[in-house]
Amino acid sequence: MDQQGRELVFMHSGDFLRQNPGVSDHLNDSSSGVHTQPTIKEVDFFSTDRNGKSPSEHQEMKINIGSSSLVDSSIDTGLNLSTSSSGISKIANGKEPNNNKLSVLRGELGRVHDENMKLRKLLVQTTKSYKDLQAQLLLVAMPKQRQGCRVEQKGELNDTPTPVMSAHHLMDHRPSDIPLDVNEPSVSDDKTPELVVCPANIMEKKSKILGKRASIDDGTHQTISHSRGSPKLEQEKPDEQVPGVVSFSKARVSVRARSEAPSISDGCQWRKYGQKMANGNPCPRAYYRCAMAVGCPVRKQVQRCAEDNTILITTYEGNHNHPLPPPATAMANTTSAAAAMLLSGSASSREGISSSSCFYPCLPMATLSTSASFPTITLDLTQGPSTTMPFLRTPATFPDLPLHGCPQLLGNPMYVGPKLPAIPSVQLGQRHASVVETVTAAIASDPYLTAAAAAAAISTFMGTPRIIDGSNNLSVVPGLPGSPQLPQSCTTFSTN
DNA sequence: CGGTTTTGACCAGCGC
DNA sequence: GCGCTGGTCAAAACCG
Repeated sequence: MDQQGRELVFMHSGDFLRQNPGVSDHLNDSSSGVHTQPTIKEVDFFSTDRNGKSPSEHQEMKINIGSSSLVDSSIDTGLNLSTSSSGISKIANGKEPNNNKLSVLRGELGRVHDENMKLRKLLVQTTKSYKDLQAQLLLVAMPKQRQGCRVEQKGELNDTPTPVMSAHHLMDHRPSDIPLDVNEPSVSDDKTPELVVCPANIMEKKSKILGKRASIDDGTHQTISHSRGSPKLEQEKPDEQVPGVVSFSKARVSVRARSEAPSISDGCQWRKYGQKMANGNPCPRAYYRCAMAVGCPVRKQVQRCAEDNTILITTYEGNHNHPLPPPATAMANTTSAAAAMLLSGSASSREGISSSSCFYPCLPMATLSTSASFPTITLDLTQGPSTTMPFLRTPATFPDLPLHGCPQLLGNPMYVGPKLPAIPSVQLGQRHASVVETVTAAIASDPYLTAAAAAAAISTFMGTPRIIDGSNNLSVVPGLPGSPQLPQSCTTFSTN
């Protein structure tokens, strides 16, 4: 408002200066009135009333106009600045030209500043609109199903899960003592937080609380319990954490995916270090650790579901202490957020959450299981996209497809692995694949979807009020995959 | 030959 | 205390 006023005044004055080159001539012509005319000229710059202003009034106007402080008209800036109003510069015998220049520059500064502000607002507006559209697209694609689960969730969580919610608010449902590192844009935009995971001490603090708390066993999930670990590992993990990276050693993210392939791959390299026959499961459980960096503590367990051998259950644990390829980064961010919120945000609410499946009505894959000694969030991708994610429907899906091979599923070109070339779409079309892998790939390839999945996963066990965004916005802005903003924490999604 | 996988042994926590 | 189970280690085997 004030700036606008200044701008208007300036424009007026500028136009005056530019479009009235004869002013100075006029001033020069009136040689006898040199001392008064310049003062009047200032009035002309900043007031529509160009007549009858006293010098004191002029000074007061300068106070109002000045962007920062009083500017004494007697100050000689010492700058031999020239302006577009060449006529004014011709007045060489006094302080008034400097005043004029100063005023002009000041006005110009104000105008530029105002333009800058306008552009910023425009940029923010545009960004927000883009995100809103993206969120709406996601929400439109989400199923309107799982009413039963919704009812069940109502009862269990004692609040009303809302399919349309602000993930930002969701993310804010954390204990107040836990800072969530949100990279705010320079211009405040409360709808565009980035999913940046909170510091490590939080996780450790929360995991201590939650570690022994989770004791309910529903017996319905194949989430792998982590009742204990190698003492050696437990000791070395803190040292292996990248500073500022959340320690998710107590949190696990399990992915259930229907796949005929022995495992799934995401560009992360894994080395098998063990295999065991799990109790009650004819299929052995394989143990992998991340081989992308020496000493990386991330591990994963792969096991087929005992009830359905086509379901592959992959459980991830630990934090990467090295950069990840973009495909791995996407899911790492997702699972990091999920694990972070699992550990950090649910302390006050998880008592009210049953250990059994409680699906988020929009995204079907989020399940919390407290059957393990440590909280495990399961992303169930076995539902298939045909009903849950109709927009992911593709004519052909691709088995054994590395996740970075299908960025085109959502038209997202971001995830093209540095090592593995993108698979030509024709070639892809010739391959058959499970629906799950398509969904999996889509999730991993779309940073927004990963964030949404994380949000869904988080919301599954966040027994906090959902805040409905009237604009149907799922206001989550994930960290850009591949961007270095996140020391990769926790998990990666792998489909080898 | 170096890296990976396999596989039996070992360790630790938990339940009875 | 003992057995069970999950998880890890490490040597041997395997592979490119």
